[in-house]
Amino acid sequence: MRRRCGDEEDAGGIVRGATSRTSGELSRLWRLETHHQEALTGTTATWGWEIATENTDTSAAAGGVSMETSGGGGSGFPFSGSPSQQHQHQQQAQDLVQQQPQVPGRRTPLGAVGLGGFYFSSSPPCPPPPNNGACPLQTDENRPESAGSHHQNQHIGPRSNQQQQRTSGMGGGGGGGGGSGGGVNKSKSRQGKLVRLNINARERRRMHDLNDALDELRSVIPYAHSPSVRKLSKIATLLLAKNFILMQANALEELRRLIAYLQQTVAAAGLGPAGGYAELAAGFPATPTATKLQQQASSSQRPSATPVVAPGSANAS
DNA sequence: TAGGCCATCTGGTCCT
DNA sequence: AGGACCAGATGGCCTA
Repeated sequence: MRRRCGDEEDAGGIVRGATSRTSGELSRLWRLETHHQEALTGTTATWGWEIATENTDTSAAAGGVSMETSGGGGSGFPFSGSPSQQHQHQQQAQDLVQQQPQVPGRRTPLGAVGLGGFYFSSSPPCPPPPNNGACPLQTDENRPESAGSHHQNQHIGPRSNQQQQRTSGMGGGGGGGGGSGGGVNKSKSRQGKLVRLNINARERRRMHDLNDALDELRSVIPYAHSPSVRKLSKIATLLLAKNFILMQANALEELRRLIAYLQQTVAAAGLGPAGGYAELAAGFPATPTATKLQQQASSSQRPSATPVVAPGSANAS
């Protein structure tokens, strides 16, 4: 729950969960970076919160997932933590990976930059303001005056004074040098102020969109989404997402190797025509991903022998 | 109280 | 010229 319309209160505050993170979280995350490099260069991909394997309290365990895929003779996902934690983490990861991301509407048409996206189509995030809209969404660029009033309401206390000083000081170097001019200069400075407010509103909205994207990313990252678990920080979200991608890539590669191995085995035994990826995959335990792939293959009406693999995996056979 | 994280403002730079 | 993007500065909130 992030403030959108109610920014007037607690302008700099953030929403936090109940549990806390250790002060050395970033250092652990950077150690995860080392794991990532190993995953890139070697056959082992490690991802997740290292906190989960270091701490034993429930909050820390729930705060993350740590798993690794074995590229060699690995079966499944061996874990580095204790057996109970391993099971718990594995279950959490599998459950959370299977969750479908709830993608809310975005205020910015990201399609303009080739990323897709759409506007809110139903209820707007802020009710229409009666007179001078206090909501930045309604006022940002279109009504800078309203944004100005919002700005003044938003910053109460020493910060507003400080920012006023900063603004005036910068104005001295810029257009405010001759502040004692006539009405023309006054209107000019006023217009410049409105322009600055517009810029501020745009920047604020841009950062909100960025945070929305981070929230969406958090929603698809398999970590414990629980009210008792503090929200992932931005850097943690990015690092965890990178870990997750690496893990998925390794798992996919492992699956391809397994399919190739089974294909060779079947061909060598003369049990049937080789090359039937889908037929081989039919013997695999039904996973959501496999089911989805099979559904896609069947819906596209391709021959059953068509390999159901990701693009760019022509060397799998 | 220090440190971490965050929101916001701001000026600069680049692009269309 | 206007907008997007970026980084620095600043202050608030929270936790250890």
